[in-house]
Amino acid sequence: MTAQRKAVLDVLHRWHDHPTADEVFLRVRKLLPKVSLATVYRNLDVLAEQDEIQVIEFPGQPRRYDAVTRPHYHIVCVECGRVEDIHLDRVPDLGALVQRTGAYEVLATRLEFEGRCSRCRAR
Amino acid sequence: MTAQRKAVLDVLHRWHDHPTADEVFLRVRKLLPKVSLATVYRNLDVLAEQDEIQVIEFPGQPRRYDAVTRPHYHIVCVECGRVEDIHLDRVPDLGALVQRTGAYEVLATRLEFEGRCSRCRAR
DNA sequence: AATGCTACCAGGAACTACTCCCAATAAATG
DNA sequence: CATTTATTGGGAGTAGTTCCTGGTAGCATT
Repeated sequence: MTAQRKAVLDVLHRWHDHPTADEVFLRVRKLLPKVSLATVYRNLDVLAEQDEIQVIEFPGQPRRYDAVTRPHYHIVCVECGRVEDIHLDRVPDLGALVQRTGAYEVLATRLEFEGRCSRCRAR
Repeated sequence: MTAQRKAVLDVLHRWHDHPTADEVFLRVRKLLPKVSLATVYRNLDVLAEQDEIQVIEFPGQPRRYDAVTRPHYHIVCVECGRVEDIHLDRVPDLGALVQRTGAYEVLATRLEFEGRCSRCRAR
């Protein structure tokens, strides 16, 4: 656990606004001004591999990162791009359903939402 | 409806293997050898806007296109990248559930699957 | 038929979000 | 303390897509 890796993790523990790699980079650079973007990307990959952080991928948007690893869902605002958490209980196991219907071994189910956040709706 | 736009649509009506823009381009070029990639992209956008085709977006992968617009789901093979259709009945309206829990106006629900196709599993 | 208008075109440059490479440095191990 | 191993910063490269420029096609109005 190098200073760089720790700084990346700290940033994600401190802020829960689902920053992009670039945003993490800008925040880490305040602590370690010489850090490189490649290092941030590398450490985000390593931390995700170790399940210390979660990767949030919305198509056509930069990846976002989240230090909260317990399962929950995300919604992205189509206007401002903000990503927020959604907590849902008792979501049926749709992956199992798919597994039964076909020839696929189902490895993951991706469930995400798009909408307009209250702030953008107010405008 | 120019010849180029018609050719793009024809390609998607003829093949249902969820081609990428690049694959559409290669197929259109057999009919219209001078067509440009930008034109294919533009017409895919226009056709999607008009709901004549559907866009399939898996994060980190090129977009794929589908002339079948009635709602169905997709699964991508993590090994070969092939995208296949999944037909599911009676999927609960998770978007409505989310709408009730929070401040968001839910505009779309994205439900996709990842797995290993039978062909890759056989190897 | 000439003019203006709009939509569309090809080709290439530009852009974004990564990803890869490499020499230099730091950490871990014996 | 020496050496192996992991990690670093910086810069170049990449894939997929978008943007820009100048030009053309089709159509309505004169």
